[in-house]
Amino acid sequence: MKEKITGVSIQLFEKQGFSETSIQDICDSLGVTKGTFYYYFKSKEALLMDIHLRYIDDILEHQERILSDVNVNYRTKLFQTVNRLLQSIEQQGASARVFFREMRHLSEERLPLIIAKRNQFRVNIETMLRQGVDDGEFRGDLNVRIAAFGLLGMTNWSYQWFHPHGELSDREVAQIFVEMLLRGIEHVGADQTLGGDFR
Amino acid sequence: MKEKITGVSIQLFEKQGFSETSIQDICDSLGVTKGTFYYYFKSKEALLMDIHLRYIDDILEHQERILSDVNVNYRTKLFQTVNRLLQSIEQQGASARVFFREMRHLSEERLPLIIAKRNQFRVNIETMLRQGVDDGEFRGDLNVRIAAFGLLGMTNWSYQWFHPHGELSDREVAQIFVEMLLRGIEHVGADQTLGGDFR
Amino acid sequence: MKEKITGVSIQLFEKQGFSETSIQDICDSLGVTKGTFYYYFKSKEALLMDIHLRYIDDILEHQERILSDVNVNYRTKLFQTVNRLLQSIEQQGASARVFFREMRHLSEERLPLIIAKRNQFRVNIETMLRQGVDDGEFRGDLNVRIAAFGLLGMTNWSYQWFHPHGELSDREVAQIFVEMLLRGIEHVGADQTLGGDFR
Amino acid sequence: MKEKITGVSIQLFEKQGFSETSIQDICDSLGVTKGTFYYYFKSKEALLMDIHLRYIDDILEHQERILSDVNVNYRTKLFQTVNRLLQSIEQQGASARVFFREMRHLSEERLPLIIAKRNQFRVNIETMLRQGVDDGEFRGDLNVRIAAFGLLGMTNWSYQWFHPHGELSDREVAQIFVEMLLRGIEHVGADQTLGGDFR
DNA sequence: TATGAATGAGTGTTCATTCAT
DNA sequence: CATGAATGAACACTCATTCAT
Repeated sequence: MKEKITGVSIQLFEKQGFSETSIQDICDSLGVTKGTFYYYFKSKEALLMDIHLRYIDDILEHQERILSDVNVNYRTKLFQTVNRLLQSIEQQGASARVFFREMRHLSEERLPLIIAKRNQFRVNIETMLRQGVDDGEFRGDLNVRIAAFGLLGMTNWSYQWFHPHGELSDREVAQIFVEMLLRGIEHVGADQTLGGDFR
Repeated sequence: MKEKITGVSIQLFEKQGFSETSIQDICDSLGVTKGTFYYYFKSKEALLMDIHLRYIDDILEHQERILSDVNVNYRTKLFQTVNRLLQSIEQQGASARVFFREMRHLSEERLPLIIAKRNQFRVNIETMLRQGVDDGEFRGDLNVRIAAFGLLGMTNWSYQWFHPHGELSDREVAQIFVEMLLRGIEHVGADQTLGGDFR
Repeated sequence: MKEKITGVSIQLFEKQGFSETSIQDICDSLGVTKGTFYYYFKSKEALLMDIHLRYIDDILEHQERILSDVNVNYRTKLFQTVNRLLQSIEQQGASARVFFREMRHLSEERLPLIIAKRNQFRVNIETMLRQGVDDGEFRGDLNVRIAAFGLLGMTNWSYQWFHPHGELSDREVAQIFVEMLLRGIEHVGADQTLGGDFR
Repeated sequence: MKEKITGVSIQLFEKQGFSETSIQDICDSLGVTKGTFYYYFKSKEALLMDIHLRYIDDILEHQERILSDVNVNYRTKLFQTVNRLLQSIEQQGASARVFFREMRHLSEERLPLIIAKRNQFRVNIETMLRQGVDDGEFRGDLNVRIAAFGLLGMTNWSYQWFHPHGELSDREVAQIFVEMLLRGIEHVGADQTLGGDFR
């Protein structure tokens, strides 16, 4: 039941927005009464927190897996990271949109935890970029902080325009994005042709 | 008075969100009564539309000016475009954030106009990129559509983290972004060192 | 101007009701501002009072003329009264409907005057009936009070269904009504066939 | 509770009018909060519709019973119909007045149903008159449509002046009205003395 | 587990009216 | 004569939340 509530809530929050979705809407969608809702969730905001945690924990977990894989180089890690984000937008688009749009409705007690995890995600990317620089895969003068922001911007923004069943797949968009990024952040003099390794 | 209402509304909408800001909040901030608000605006949403139009019309106008300037090359236009967007986030950050976050609260009658103008902005960037490709400044195999989305993502996303009085100025961030972008989209074989022309 | 305000107000009050018509509606219809309205009328209710007075004074005046005409018998007076009422519904239908429906919105200070005039109208009918009884035209056992109410009911109610351009004219409906009434209230033994005198 | 809300609403709507009665008035009368009201009724107008349906369904049901009774003649049916209407004004005067006065506040979606039922009531009376004509109880040249309107006007209008505890009872008024009507619509030559059957 | 009745504070909006200009 | 800015009280309605059952 808790799963079902979370599921329809994500759909409704995405379609109508958090503030515009009432507990009644959620209950109507499930054919239960409001008492039931409050049996499973302490408040509307607690439900929102749940949704946020699910999403960020999931992508953080994937990210850690990518970063700790010693068998791939940093260019590949970069691709995998971007690809994973786009994939999550394709596969759990509603969750992603709720995550990006409704964070602000979390209370002051709960928000910091989400922000911390979100920062963790960004810091992990910075770390990846810095290690890539140290390994000679990325340009030595790279401002990794700004570069990380740029990468996240390109990728996260796609939830505003990317349609799962559009002209290009998530993988194709990821490849184009990474090509754009790499030609700039790759160390000059390194092999400029994109290797086929992560295609 | 209309200006004053718009002004405080932007501040409040940014801080608390559109749905979370009541007409009463706005009126209290100004020391007027709700009747006064409704003398100047037909509805809360009409006010939001006003804010949106002001913002998008302003940046569209700047963009047109940049694009139609025949004295600068496309790399420079690119820099100017990115710089202008970041500048607008620095100088009218609240408006920008309201624009990006609250668009969804526009009614179905009003939303299409804003979306059309927003698309116009993106299409203008695509056009600029395409002409840069034709002129040999940008890579011939550039997917201008995706590139435009990427550029907009990098830039627009900055409203989430960019602080006007932070470590780097808008101009510096713009330079870093454009460098990142250019090394990828510049025609291979062209002068890879960034010209000083737009510094 | 005062005439124009009264005119459009009658139309609007009839179409939308008094409570549902705002001063703004009235002003919009005339292309003037609310200040103008309050220059000519002390309040919305004062306007309503004006409309009521115009209507009731007009029909009272006609009634007095009918009743004081010594050249016609009481059956004819009866017909003329009914006919006049139906005529007023045909010709000033909007005023009539406003009169019947919106009286309740008059204030406690103003209402008694209208009620007094309205009662006067009914009492005049009672008087006419009583004199007709005394003259032997109407049945001796007639309850003139109830009969007057019945007559007024039949006639006034027609504002709910009578359409000026319908199958029957006001005159034809009046004839049918008076025939219905007369066959009952005429003195038994009097000539039962309707005389052509008031056709 | 729904009954209680309906009950006090009828009283308030009658005394002050629909538009002039606020939900707060209703709630104050019952010592409950507005939330409670909206738990039972979707809107103020839905409550009004409820009141209308109760009233018209009740009198329609009584009418059908009168019309389908094969043991009484049409003159008696006529008396019973008029008597029942006056009775309903005596016993449920408030409902009756709300019904006649506030119908206009029903929405365009709901109004047609009430109008249809109201027309049904009138058509039933026309049918009764027509059958009475065919049976030779009423005059052959009777315009049943106009006669029905006249009958309804006489009777319905009484809600404007009839007071339950006045000089005459509903039954007495009904007898006077029916006598007035019958002497006109009875077939000439039929027994002119009113039978005692419905006295 | 789940219901359904009730709360109470809050929302956007309307509107008759006033008044300085 | 007429305007236009401003008021302030009221209104219908919503909604997250509680709680006895």
